[in-house]
Amino acid sequence: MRIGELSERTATSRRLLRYYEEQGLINSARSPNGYRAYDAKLVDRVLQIRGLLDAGLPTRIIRRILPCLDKPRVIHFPDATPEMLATLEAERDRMTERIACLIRNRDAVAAYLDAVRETRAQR
Amino acid sequence: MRIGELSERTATSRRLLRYYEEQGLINSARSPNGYRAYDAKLVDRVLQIRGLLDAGLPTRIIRRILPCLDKPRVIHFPDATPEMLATLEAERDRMTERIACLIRNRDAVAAYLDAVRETRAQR
DNA sequence: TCCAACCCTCACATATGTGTGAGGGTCAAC
DNA sequence: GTTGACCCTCACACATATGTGAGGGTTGGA
Repeated sequence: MRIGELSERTATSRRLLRYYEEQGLINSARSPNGYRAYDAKLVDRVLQIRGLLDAGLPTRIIRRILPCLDKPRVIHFPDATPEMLATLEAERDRMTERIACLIRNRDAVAAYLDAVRETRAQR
Repeated sequence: MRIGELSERTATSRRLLRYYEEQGLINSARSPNGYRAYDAKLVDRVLQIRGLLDAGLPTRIIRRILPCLDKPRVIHFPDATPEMLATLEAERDRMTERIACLIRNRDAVAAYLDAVRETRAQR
């Protein structure tokens, strides 16, 4: 798959796909003519990246956690340093905090909307 | 409370507190000498703002949802336009998506860490 | 053969959240 | 009355994720 197709299938600009590659989030083979060639698996990977970026994680962090997300499960860092593991644990905890924050606020927005509808229904 | 105290109590730079005010996320009274005077409630509000920013919401959106988060619950937009309600619903749904994405990835990271620990325990 | 639709690299531009510092008031304690 | 710790308003700087476009190759079909 070339960049145009991956771009369409992920609703991501070509520019960004090249940027993600530059940031080490995805990689591509090159055809003899220099065109990038992508594996079909990259579609999911790119969507995952976009989701994480949208959730506020910077590429630096995403790069670190992506190797944990592969299926089938493979241990990529059998000899990961304690620092690496600590980083991942910290990131996991930060994600948990984000989740809690988002749930709290999403529920409040939802409750607000419900209350507004309630008010209107009574009139 | 002046800006220095709010800054300390929220671990947020003075610069950012002024920025949030400029963006319409918080407001302050002014002492006769021109110093900003903050209500104690602003501590929670600022922490909420930081959490949402960290979760990837831009100030433009945060500004819209903050009025929904007040306690005790008050309907601020009893005559909110349908557009406003649609915006809030869309934001609520985007937050739900973010939550799902974060949970998925957090769980994958957690599972990975567990697997690494498992591997090490066996040696 | 030529055109359209791809692809490449490179570079400059923009928005957003932040940092930093200059230049200058206020005020309480010494 | 001076000093130090606050506060103010600019304004410029920076990182990150993104857009845009120039200048130029590749390729397949009319």
